Order: sequence, then structure tokens, then C-alpha cells
Amino acid sequence: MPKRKNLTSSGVRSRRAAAQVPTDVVSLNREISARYPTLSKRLRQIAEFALKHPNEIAIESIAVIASHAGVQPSALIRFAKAFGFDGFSDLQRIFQQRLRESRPSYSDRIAAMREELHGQRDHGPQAILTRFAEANIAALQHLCEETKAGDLDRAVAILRKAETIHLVAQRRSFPLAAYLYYALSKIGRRANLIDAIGGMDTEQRQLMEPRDALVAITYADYTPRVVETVAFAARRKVPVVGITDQPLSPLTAQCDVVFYVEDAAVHDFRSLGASMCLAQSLVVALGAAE
Amino acid sequence: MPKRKNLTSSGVRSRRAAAQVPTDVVSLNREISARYPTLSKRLRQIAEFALKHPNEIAIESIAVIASHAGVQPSALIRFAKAFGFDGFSDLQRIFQQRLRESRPSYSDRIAAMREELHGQRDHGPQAILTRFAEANIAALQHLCEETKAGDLDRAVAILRKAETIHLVAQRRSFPLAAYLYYALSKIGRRANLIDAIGGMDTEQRQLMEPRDALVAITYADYTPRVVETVAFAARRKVPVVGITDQPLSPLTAQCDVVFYVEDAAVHDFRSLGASMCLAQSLVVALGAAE
DNA sequence: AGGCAAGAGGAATTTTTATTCTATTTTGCG
DNA sequence: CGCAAAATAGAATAAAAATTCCTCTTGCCT
Repeated sequence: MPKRKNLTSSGVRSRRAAAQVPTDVVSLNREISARYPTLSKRLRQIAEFALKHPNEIAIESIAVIASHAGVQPSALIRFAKAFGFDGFSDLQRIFQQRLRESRPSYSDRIAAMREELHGQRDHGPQAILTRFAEANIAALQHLCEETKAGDLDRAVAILRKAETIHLVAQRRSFPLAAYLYYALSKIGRRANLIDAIGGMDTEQRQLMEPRDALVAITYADYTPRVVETVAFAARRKVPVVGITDQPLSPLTAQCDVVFYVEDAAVHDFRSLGASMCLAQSLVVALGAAE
Repeated sequence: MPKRKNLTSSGVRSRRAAAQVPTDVVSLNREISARYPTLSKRLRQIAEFALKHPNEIAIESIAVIASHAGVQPSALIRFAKAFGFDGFSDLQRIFQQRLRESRPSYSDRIAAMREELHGQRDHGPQAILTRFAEANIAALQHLCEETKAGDLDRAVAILRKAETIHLVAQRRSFPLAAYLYYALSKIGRRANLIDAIGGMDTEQRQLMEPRDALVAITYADYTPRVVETVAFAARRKVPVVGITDQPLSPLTAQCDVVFYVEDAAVHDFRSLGASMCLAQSLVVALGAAE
């Protein structure tokens, strides 16, 4: 599809001082990112599309890409020329190159990875990442299956009625409380993060009132500080939603609703993926319920 | 490139008793293998080539494929028709599909899922949980596909050499930094969480030295405080590992290694599942490398 | 405000590509 | 060994694609 060469395009090229035209996707992407701010509206639109759907650029025809990106075919050619190519086809070839290098699909890779892991115990970062991802996927599926709709409804009801939602979690689970704090604030709910900063958790917990609610998260081996906070809340008649790992947890007895989440684990490291998913769902459900 | 339809080709089709034409690469490959012994010489040649270089079939033009396979262009068309297609282009589309799906654009996948769920219109907490879980699963798969082993290796190398690992992330991404702090401490690495507590991030960042490393996480719209910290580190020659959402992020230019993570999103709420998975993998890989 | 330059849109044109057709070769079989 | 049927090659043709080019729009500067 490309023209051999012609005056117009070589003109364009020389105007860019024959700058080295990118020859691989990586440098092309870099170039696109770098020049993004200086591009015109339509060209930016294409830049975004190209970074987001490289496969489509590689495979489809100009007309199809243009319509998917919501631009005119000629705009794509202007785009290509802006980056020093003779025409769109030249640019397209860069994207195709990436696909030509035989890359196994995700499922193929998982299968291969599994073989490898059984055989010689690959500890490379990529293997670890794949393993974690797999474990997290399994944990998420498990979460969906185990979590009862009734519990979710009750938890959302408690949170909806609460004037302020207090949050407590420590050590490994602390990121969950931090996320909840952010998310609740974002949907306009008053939240209080009992982060024990300066050792002032004893003071922070005094703020809890029966018209509020507490979300407590703790996993084995159950940080005493968190368990104490839950006990304190229970005594004060503050409704408590608990997230923990198993029924024998000290939270079970003290909470109005408890969720049992089994997070993914690899090499003794527990993930937070499933817990995070549950936490988010609660917040979004709460936000939607209002 | 395909003709609408014509007598000849439909004749060929009907001769094959309108047998179901394969619609995906897997069944097509099966069909090719099965019928291989009954094929004519030139057609076998093509069959071998197709099984060996599926990517080339997907990307190149008939002329190029023909010359690489050492056959005439028309032979390729005969081949396609022998398998019930109207022309070579139809067959080619099957191969293209695989490439498009092998790294499915994440947002398309999410969009498809949204369509699916739109039917039910269930906004209850359980539906939201399921939705989040599925979105997270898709994001995790996407993460595995997009993350390059080389980047992981380089990031781990940087972290391994670091005396102290500084961590910076704010607002939505803060939980990630918090988790990293916990995890790094657990594997016995010295970590410093630049949490901007008491507004003292400017002081906290002074601790960074070239023999250390910085892990920075920020997503649109790129908390200025984090971007500044990264710029500061870059000036001080502190190696930086970045985690962000897309190449146009301000982190791209300043980091030694950057990971692009597209987290799951439902109702404007972005998850941290995929980012969390990546963070964990880095820590575990670092722990294992020692 | 008004003019100018860069950008965008869309039809027309050219190039490339897929497909068909027929002459020629090969293959299988009596 | 020769005849018919199938297979093949390659030129010819039709289709589809990329690209150009001209007109209209938009934004910017004086």
C-alpha cells in the first residue's frame, strides 16, 4: 500500500531534519508519548488510540482503524507522516513486527509456566508474577462463591446507617483500611482511620459512637490492637463489620457481620487482592445504594 | 479483498456438504492436521507453512506469504477454498483473530463484560462483588500478558542493589506503598515510607541517596507531590522504579524502569488488585533472589 | 474583528492486493 | 504407454486499500 517515495513525503521528512524514524514499537511509543503534548487534537486522539490498541493498528485496515478511533482515514496518514513515515503503512509495519515475533497466548504461557514450575522450579520474577496472578484469580473466584448475598446486604445496611465509618486494621491489612478511607471519602461518607499514629489509637477509638459503624480487618495472627478496638466497639454498642480469614478468628464473636476471605498465598506471602475486592465492592454498593 | 460471493466458490463449498467452516485457529489447525494426508502436494506445503508460521499468515499479504512458502498466490486461495472459505482473506481473518485475542485490549474486554452484565441490571451488592471480581481477574491476566520479563528483572536488580528502598505513593495508591513497606520489612529489607505525614515529605525525601532506590506509584491524575519526589530522585541519581497507568504518565520519562498497570474499574472506581499483585511479585522475587 | 495559517474532512486517484481464468503440467489408472 | 482428471502456474482482472489533493473549518495573532 505504500507509495515508493515521492516529493511530498520526502519534503515532510526533511522538514523534521530527517530525524531518525523509530524502527520498533518501544521507541515509537516513547516518541508518541514524548510528542503527545505538541500534537493537534485529532492527532492526539490517534496517539491515544495507538497506545491503547496496538494490535488493531497492526492488523486492521486504515478505514477500520479510522472508524474505530473516530477519525478520518486521512488523519491517520497525517499522523504517520508527523512521525516521519512515508505513509501509514510504514508505521503499521512497526506494529506488525511486534506481532510477528511469535508470542504464545496467555493460556499457552500459563501451561508452559506450569510445566516449568513442576520441573525445575523457576524462581524468576516473571514466573512469580504469573503465579501470584493465578493465585489471586483463584482467590477471587473463591471469594465470589463463598460470600453470601445476605451478609453483603447486612453489611451495606450497617454502613448506610452509620454517621461516621471508623476503620481499623494494622500491619499487613493496614493498606485495606487506607484504601477504604480513600474510597469512602470519595463517595462522600465521613470516615475515620484509626491508624494508631503516634500510638494514639486508644484516643482515636474514643470517637466511636453507637450511631457510627466500625470496619475491622485482621488476619492471623490477629493484631491485639485491632481485636481490642473491636471489643471496645462491641461494648459501646457500635455496629461492627469484620473481615478476617476464618471462623475461629477472634472477630467472629464480636461482629455484627463477618466476612471470611481466603487471600492468595505464594511463598508464605499473603496477597490482599481478594480482600481488596471485597472492600471495594462494599464501598461501591454503599455508594450505589444512596 | 474478498469477493462478495460467487458461483465458483459456493460450488466448492457445497461440494464439501457445507461442512462447518472452522471459526477459530484451534479447530482450523485440527482440521488442517486431519486432512493433511489427503491434500495435494502444493496444498500440503501450504498446510505445513500455516501450522509453522501462523503469525505470518495473519499479517502478511498473499504475495509475501506465497513467496515465503514457495508457492503461487493462487495456491493459497485454492487452499482456503479447500477448507470451505470463500477466499484467502476469510481464512486469514481467523489467524488475525488469534493475534487480536492473544493480547486482548483490556478495555475491550471490560466493555464486553459490561455489556454482558447490563442485561441483568442487578445492582445489588452481590452483583457488584461479582463484577469487581471479574474485572480484577481480567486485569490480572492483562498484567501478566503485558509485563515484560526484562522489566521485572531490571526492577529486581535495582532493588537488590539498593541499601534502602524508599516508597512514595499518595491518595488512591497509598495502600500500595503501605503494603510494600510491610512486605519489604518482612523480608528484611530496609524501607522508608515517604508518607508525607505532618507534611514532612520534603524532609523525608532528603534521605534518598544514589545507593538507594525509589519505588513510586501514581495514577491519573498524577499527584504532584509524587511526581516531584520522582523528579527529585532523578536529579539526585537515585534509581527509580515506577508503577503507573499509561505511557503518557509523567513517570515515563523519569524512571529507570516503569510498569504500566491497568487496574480494574467499575463505576468509576479503580481497583488496586493488579498493582498489588505486581508489587507483591517484585518483593517476593527480591526475597528469593537473595 | 479580520485575515492567515494550520488542521480536518471527504471525494478522487493511484497503488496494492486478492481473486479468477485459462493454458500447461502432473498424476493416477486402464 | 496414453488418456483423462486433477493440480498448478502465471497472466489478467476485479476489488479493496492507501494515499493524495482540494475545500472547508478552526484557532490564533495582530
